[in-house]
Amino acid sequence: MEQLYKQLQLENQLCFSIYATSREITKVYKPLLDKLGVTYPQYLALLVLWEHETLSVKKMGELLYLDSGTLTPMLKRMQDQELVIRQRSHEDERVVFISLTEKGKKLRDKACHIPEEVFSMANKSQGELEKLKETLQELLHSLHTYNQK
Amino acid sequence: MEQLYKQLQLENQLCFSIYATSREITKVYKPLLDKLGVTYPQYLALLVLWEHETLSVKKMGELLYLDSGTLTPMLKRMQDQELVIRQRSHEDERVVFISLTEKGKKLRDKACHIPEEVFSMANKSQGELEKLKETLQELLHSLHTYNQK
DNA sequence: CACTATTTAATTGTGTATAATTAAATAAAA
DNA sequence: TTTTATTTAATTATACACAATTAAATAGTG
Repeated sequence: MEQLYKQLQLENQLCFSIYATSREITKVYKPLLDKLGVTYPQYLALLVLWEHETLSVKKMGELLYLDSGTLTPMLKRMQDQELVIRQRSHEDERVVFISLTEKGKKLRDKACHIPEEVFSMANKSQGELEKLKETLQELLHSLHTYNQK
Repeated sequence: MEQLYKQLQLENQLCFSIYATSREITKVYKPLLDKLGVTYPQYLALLVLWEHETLSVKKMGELLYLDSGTLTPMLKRMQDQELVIRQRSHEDERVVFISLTEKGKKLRDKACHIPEEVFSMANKSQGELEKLKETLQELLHSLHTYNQK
């Protein structure tokens, strides 16, 4: 039983370190993203839009691992800020396509230097962070596959 | 500019992989924690209470990297479920101590096997996950130190 | 002692997250 | 072709997160 209790110690919990690190990262981004007027999840939506130009809510959800309950209200707020346009597909009325406005496209150049600014706060080498990213992507894939079933 | 755009690709973002993995982990815990009737953040609060028996809201916030805006309502819900007791300190009326009820203490034995169940879904060796945890704890420390300033 | 600064929770307001349900549209099957 | 199943967003309800403010209590200073 002692051994089992030991695994319940916060210090020993990988899951907690991921959870806490994720939130600290959001805080690091905050002042940088305030300059663009967006939140961290909104910034992630912009990342995929800068890459794909136009995509459905479903596709965005698959890329960001978020569902419509999160995306719909968030994208409506972004539409209110004139960053994106939401329009239903003519071929399939169930589908809503999201695309960037000119204002949304322009933000890309202002966001360009954010990755390196965040990197500088990590106190880790490029290689170590690259390795960390790869390990996490593998873990993410395993967990997501499991959660789908 | 192309190089800078490349760093804005979702695929290249360590931060996103942490953010997405954190949420997938919460989903893995969900069915396990449903049996105990708690959420993942509530489970984290229980972890520190199982270790410390009694502690202030401030101390819990320091351990979990959460502030009173999150903890106060969450701990009130846990009190409604009769998992914890909230009582103001007599020495310093600003301080609220949180302690476990008998029901809260008993949950520990039901939670004992959760860590290994979650571990089994990761498809990674014990050593690799241990290394990952250490790297993340270092990163967490760097980011938290930065965010405090 | 009076005054100021600090500490600690609670509150408020905004923005995610997610499960569960609903509703509309399309596709597939009998 | 009617029925049934599936797909896709939106909606609803609950629970975090966190910045900013408030309020109460304590500690520190002259």
